[in-house]
Amino acid sequence: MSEMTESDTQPQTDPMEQMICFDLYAASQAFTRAYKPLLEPLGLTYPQYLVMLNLWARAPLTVGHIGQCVGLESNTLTPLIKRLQDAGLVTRERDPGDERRVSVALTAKGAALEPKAVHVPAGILAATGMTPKELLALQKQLRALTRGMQSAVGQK
Amino acid sequence: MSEMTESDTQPQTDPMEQMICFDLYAASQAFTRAYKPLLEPLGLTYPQYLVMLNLWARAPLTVGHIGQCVGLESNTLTPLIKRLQDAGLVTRERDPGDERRVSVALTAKGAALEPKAVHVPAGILAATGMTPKELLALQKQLRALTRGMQSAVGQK
DNA sequence: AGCGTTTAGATCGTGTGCGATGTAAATCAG
DNA sequence: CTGATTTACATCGCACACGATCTAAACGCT
Repeated sequence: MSEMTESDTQPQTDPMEQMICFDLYAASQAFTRAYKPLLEPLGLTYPQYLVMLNLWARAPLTVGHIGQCVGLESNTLTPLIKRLQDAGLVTRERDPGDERRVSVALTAKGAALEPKAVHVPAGILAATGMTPKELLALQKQLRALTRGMQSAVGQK
Repeated sequence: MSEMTESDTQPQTDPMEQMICFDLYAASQAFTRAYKPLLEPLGLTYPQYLVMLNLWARAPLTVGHIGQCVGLESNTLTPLIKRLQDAGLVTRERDPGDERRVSVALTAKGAALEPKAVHVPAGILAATGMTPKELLALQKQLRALTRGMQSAVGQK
């Protein structure tokens, strides 16, 4: 929360920080668009794909656990998971041991989707046009950035 | 996303490319959250702030020109700009020279908001917890990534 | 046991993103 | 000049994000 000194009260039109946030915004949108043609044949959106990835790896999971994995809360996840349920990919049921929890499991159809999704990562990697080494470096910086911002805002 | 744990004998479940897209997604969300407390006193959301930045710099602008600047199209911009209009910050009127175009201009209230927004960039810079040099490096990589992905996907 | 608190999800409202489509003005072809 | 096409926005529908609020179950404390 420390203020920068007055030294950077300069031209209002292009402060570089505003550019980086925009670059991030643009890169994130570009990724979403890159995923779309790969995920469309599977009938999944990108956030749905993230949820399915976690279910394929470790189903069944509670809504809260999925939320921790993908960084979303029940207000976003509940309708998303219901759409996956409507698509016949998952089941939702109260945990008998703790009735507050909802356990999300894969249906046969949901599990059968996994092999069709294995080529997605390679497709994305190719779309980036970057080497794994470059991506790894970028990833490190993004994580540092995210961590920094989370601690700067009262995160959760 | 989870760490790779002992039960993950399948390298297929955590390819690093899938992590980077998520890191980007998370960083973008973290940015949006960091902007929120700074923009809330101004009554602006982050996309609205992007639009206002461009108007402060070069108003009046057509909807299409704003769209080029922020990477959005009329289907997103029209309602957004109408909300700015409802808030009394901008005016919208057909260009007399070309009736297809809508010219967006600042009201006195909209222009008066600019000085109240000058501290936002510094606040964000501080929130990142990174040096300008690090951010510049990150920015370069993000732009390369975005360019690469745009050419990979048939962009526009 | 009784009761306040915490926890896990669900619901609601607002605001983006974006594909698909519609409409009217401007431009182009013949 | 007229019909076809293109351009600039607008509209619609769906799917996130997310703050605020609600409900019910589980927990904690006396």
